[in-house]
Amino acid sequence: MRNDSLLIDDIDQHIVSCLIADARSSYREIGETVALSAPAVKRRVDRLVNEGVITSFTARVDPGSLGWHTQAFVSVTFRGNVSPARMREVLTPIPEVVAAYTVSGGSDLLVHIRAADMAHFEEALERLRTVDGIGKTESTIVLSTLLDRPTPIDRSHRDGTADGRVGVPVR
Amino acid sequence: MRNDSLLIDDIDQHIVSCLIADARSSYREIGETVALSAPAVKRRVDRLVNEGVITSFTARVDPGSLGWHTQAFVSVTFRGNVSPARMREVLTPIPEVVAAYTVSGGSDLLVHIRAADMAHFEEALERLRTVDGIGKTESTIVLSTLLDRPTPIDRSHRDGTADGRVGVPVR
DNA sequence: GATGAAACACTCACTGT
DNA sequence: ACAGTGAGTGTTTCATC
Repeated sequence: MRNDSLLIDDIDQHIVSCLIADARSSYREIGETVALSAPAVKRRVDRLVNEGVITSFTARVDPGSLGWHTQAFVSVTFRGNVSPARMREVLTPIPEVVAAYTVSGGSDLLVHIRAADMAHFEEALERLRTVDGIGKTESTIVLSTLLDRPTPIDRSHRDGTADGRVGVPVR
Repeated sequence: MRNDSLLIDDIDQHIVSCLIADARSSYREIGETVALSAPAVKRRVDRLVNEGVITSFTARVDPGSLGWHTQAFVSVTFRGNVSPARMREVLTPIPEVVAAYTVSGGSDLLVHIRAADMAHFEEALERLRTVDGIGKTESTIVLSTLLDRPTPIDRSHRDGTADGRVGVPVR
């Protein structure tokens, strides 16, 4: 565990899980479940946002409902040396790229692509393949999403300390 | 494009993008940007939630801030026939599994795993490998997340119709 | 961290188009 | 069917303790 850390207590974790479950719940409602007044909850939430623990509040949508019926993971191998920063720069303008990770192993990059249909995916893949520095690509088409959920927040079974605090790296 | 559909107009799309940008913004605020009264916005949001277009409102957290420093994608090959429903059932209780997709190609399943560190990942992988029906696994360790963003909602460059409506499949 | 008060937002029934 | 209005209630957000 890292020790260049601020401290997040049980109440903070509880507040965060409330907000993950429903980002629109009121401070008073959250306050009831964590036994705190609404202003106290607001101060903690503001602090969690400022510290970067909470990065945003967002609506999750069903991609299929909006017409995005196809997704794939594309393994990319670079031709020569490409910096991650540069790769992020060239991937950001491609709206079909919803996630990208540098990886270890057989390839250099794993790209998650969403598209309306196969034709749209093929078009997006072609745009990806013409990006400078990209060599081989290998696509894995997603047939169905079995599970898709937020990061769990409770690590107490692993490294929570006796007083319920966990280490948090300063950014 | 599917045609067993309800209709979502430009205003709905605009409302959805407002909520993706900030799930805690007020109906009045959204109403200002889409030129509608707060009750009208609420009615549309309620409808979008009931239709399943908006699946939830959630807080996004920085996994690193909560101590989850490791992630990997695991390609799984089944031993014999396993139903997707059964696979979902056995994966759901493993908290480290944050996403899982059935895929076409070399393997049957792609599993996204998050863990505190490598030791924790190894432990979660071991739990995954002992799941009945799972044969070979191949792990790809994530070095860094380059990009991670919601599905775009604007498909107008592809199949929006002249009146700005897009088809939406009934679930 | 709690309280109290003022400003603001939510939510309903109702009306109009 | 869908948008606006007004009123009552609940919520946010301060300053203060």
